[in-house]
Order: sequence, then structure tokens, then C-alpha cells
Amino acid sequence: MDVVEQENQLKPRRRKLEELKALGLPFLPNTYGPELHKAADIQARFEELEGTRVRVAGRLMRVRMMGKASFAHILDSSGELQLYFKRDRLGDTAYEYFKLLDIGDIIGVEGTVFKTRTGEVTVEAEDVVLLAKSYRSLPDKWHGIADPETRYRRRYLDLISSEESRRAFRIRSGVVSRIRRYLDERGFLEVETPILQPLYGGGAATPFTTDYQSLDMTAYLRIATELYLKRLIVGGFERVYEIGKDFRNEGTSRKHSPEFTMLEFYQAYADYRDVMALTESMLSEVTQQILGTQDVTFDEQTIDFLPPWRRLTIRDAVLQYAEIDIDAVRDREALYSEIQRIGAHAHPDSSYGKLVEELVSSKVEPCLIQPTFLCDFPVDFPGSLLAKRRADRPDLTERFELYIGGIELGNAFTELNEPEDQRQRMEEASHLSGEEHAEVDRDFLLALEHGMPPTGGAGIGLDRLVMILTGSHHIRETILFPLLRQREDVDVEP
RNA sequence: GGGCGGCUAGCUCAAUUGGCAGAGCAACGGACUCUUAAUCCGUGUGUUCGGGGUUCGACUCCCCGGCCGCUCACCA
Repeated sequence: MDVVEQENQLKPRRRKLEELKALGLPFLPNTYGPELHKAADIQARFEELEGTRVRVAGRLMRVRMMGKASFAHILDSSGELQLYFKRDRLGDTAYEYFKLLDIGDIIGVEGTVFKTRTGEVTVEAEDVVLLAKSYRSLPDKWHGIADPETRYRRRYLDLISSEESRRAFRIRSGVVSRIRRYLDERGFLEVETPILQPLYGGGAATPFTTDYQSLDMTAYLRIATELYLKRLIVGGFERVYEIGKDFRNEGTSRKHSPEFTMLEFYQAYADYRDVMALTESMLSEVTQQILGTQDVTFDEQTIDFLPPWRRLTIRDAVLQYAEIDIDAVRDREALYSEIQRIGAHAHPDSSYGKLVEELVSSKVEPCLIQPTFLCDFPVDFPGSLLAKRRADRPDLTERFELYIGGIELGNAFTELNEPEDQRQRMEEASHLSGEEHAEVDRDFLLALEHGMPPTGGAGIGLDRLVMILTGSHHIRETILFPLLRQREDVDVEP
């Protein structure tokens, strides 16, 4: 936008501010005193507050002027509140002052609580003051912001104009604090492990690479917290968790963001069955606390969070949804032709484990709407690198992935604590051709050699959990400021 | 990275076959002392994402570029 257009947009608001200043009443004070009534509070406590004087502040959202009296709504952190401005009550000068306000201005009002003929709780203003000028107009009052890009880039506008968006981020905040409380109450210690790491690990993702000048070294932004948290288990902190950002230098999708928030927790002397029980208990309890129900609507389906959740082995899942018995088809070539027979797609050069994964993601995952622990993954299934083998079936690992609404929310194992098996599997993985596998983390193996108790652990994608709980269909709806390409044409004042 | 779609007033969107770029909201002027998408009268704000081309004439067609979205690939 060029300067002339900006002037056209900004000029009337500047002019009105000058006119308002000229009236001689107070304007733009440095404080309004934090002891304010909240909109929602006034509505909730109407009986008690009716006829009393209250002090409120917020952003002017809508105004209906009718000559010598007007109605308006302000928005504060608790919601909207109707205000009534009457010339007879305010006096001529203050009413002129009110008429010079613009939608979007932040105002403070003192007045008396009453109810209109239509029954809406309202504050009749006896005093009004402009607290902050909005030099720019708000988004369309009826449609809000339609362009998702604008919602992400200028989240403040989205929050001002969309109750749905405000709700989603309050839910997000609630989820994080309730999870903290749940784990704290059960003796888990919240810790912080490095984000800048000399080696990356705990997953097979491509990392962001950066450069630490002072030590003249390459550093990576973490892709997972796992390997450091397990060092803490070795160190004797028997229950630890971390909630923080992981970073993956990969394509985005509605389920993938380059930075996302992960909960990882580890519990010594537990296995993956204990972790399942903890996970379903925690998530159902948190859901109940946040939404007041365990029935969550997502994608026009009702998801029931009440435990116990379904447990389904990979073998049973593939048998049920793809009608292939992977225990009977143990050979890569045979499995490949079975997959072709049912018309699913698979890469011709995938390993056996990778073929199973492709089958699971195309045939099984979309069917897992109700909370489901998919368990007992083949040892060469991608992502099983850090999972311990089953004693009775060394070709399988004690691992589960949690699915809700067809989305993978978490990944968990009985942690592999045998250093030799871990070393061999890391070395094999690091030699896989063309794949994004981390170097063998010798420092981590050294820790395991000191002895790690049997441990169960899980990673849960909190952004995705929030997607389910808020009915969001894109992970960006759950991230306040998702990364977007920088724009050069940002329109600011000259 | 590939394919498809989109980008027009501050906001939400129209514009026929290629023929004067429009409406609602917001804004501005006026009326209105219980409105709530207030209403009524009046005013039209523009580098049609950027650059190039075809044409008498381009929002429209072609080429290049930008950004966004969907989708595929990738992503344990």
C-alpha cells in the first residue's frame, strides 16, 4: 500500500483524536488502574452488581449511535460487554468525546450496571476515557478475517475478531498447565534439556543446522528430547518430563509444523503397558477438566476419551483393515506382492518394516478415530530404534503409537536399556543408505553402559492433541505464530 | 520439490465473449434518547499481487516471478 492510501485510512482517526483532545477532557492516561471489573464477571454477578458503579476497560468493537444516546460493545479478556451512553447522563462535552471515538479504540468507562428492555446486562456510562487510539480499522465485523495467511501473520487481529480462535488458544494453555499438574502430582520432575545440540537424535527427522561461532562448532536444533531425558533416568531422577519445542526441517502439512511442542515423559521401573495406562488416564482427565466432558467432537465424529482405550497390535490392525496377516507373510517379497494385490501403494525398494509402515499409514491409521494404542511394532519398523524387544518375540518391540481422530498423537516404548543391542541398532540405522539417520550417539551409549533401570517413556505431540480438543483441522490453528515466509511488503507507517 | 486453485477498495466479495472496475461492511457528512450485523438520506476510497507480452482495448488471454491454500512426495 502506498503512502497516499495509508493517509486515507489513517487520517480521519488522527483528525478525530485531535478534535477529542481539544474538548479539554482527560485522554490517553498512562494507567487506568488495574482494579477493573471484567465483562464476564458483571454478567455473572448481575443480581449483586445491579445499580452499583463499576469500572471497565476494553476494545470498542461495535457502536450503534442514535442521536443523543448510543449503545456499544467493548471486548476485554473475559468477553464482550454492552455499554450505554446517554447525553443527559454524560453531559454534552463527554458525549461529544464519545462520538469522536473509533471502533478499535481502547476505552475505559465508569458507570452503573443495569439491564436493557431486551434483557442484556449493560453499563450506563457516567465517565468515559480514551486509553489507546486505534489508528487502523479492525477486520470486517461480520466476516472477520477470511484469509488464513492474515490470521497467522497478524494473530492479534485474529484474536480480536474471533472468539473461536481465542477459545482454541485458551484450551491450549489449559492443556499444558493441566498436564503439568497431572505429572507433578505423580512425582514427575519437570526438566529442561538442550535445544542446541552437538548431535541430534531420538528420531529420524532432518534437523535444522546452525553454527556456534564461539566454539567453532556445528550445532543442531533438537528433533526430540528423548536421549537427554533417558540420561536423567540413568542419573537417578526416576520420573522426568519435559514440555518444549522440537524442530524438524521437513515439509509442512496440516499435521506437521517445523517447530512443534512435544511432551516427553519417562518413568523408571515401568514398561509400555504402564505408560499406556498413564497416558489414557492423563489425557482423559485433562480433557474432562478442560472441556467438562470426555466426548469430543472432531471431524463430525464423537470421540470418547473415557478409558480404557482400545489396544490393537500391528498384526491385528493390518489383519483387520488390510486383510493381510503379517505373521504369516514374513518375507519382504511376499509382503510386497500382497500389498500390490490389495491395491495399496508401497515403494518397491522399501524394507519389510517400511512396507508394514506404509500399509499401516494408508490402511489402518485413517480408521483409528477412537483413541487407540497401536502396539507391538516390528523391530525394523521405522521408529523402533530406541524400543526394547519383547522377550517372547525378539522380532517385535514393546512400543505403541497413540491414534485419535486418525492422527498420530504419540509414540512410546519400553525403553531399550541394553547398550549392546542399542549400539548395534544405531550403527545399522546410521548406515542406511540415503536416510536421515543421526550419527551414533556414543555419549548416550556410554550413559546406558552405566545401567538404566527398566523404563517406560512416551512422546506426545501437544499441538496435535490441541487440534483434537479444539476441532482444528490444521496444526497452524493451534500455534499462535506459525512460521511463514517473510514478506517484504509489510505496510507500516512511513 | 511436483500438480491444481487463489490474489480486485481498509475488510468480505462481484465484474457476462476481451469493452467505462462495482456492492455490503468500515470511513466521511447529516437525522435519530433501549440499540445489538441498529435504521434512514448523501459521498466512492483502486498500482485489479509484481514484471513482461498479445490486442484498438486486459481484472479477464499468454509468459516469468512472488505469496497463500489444497494435494502428492517427504516426514520412525
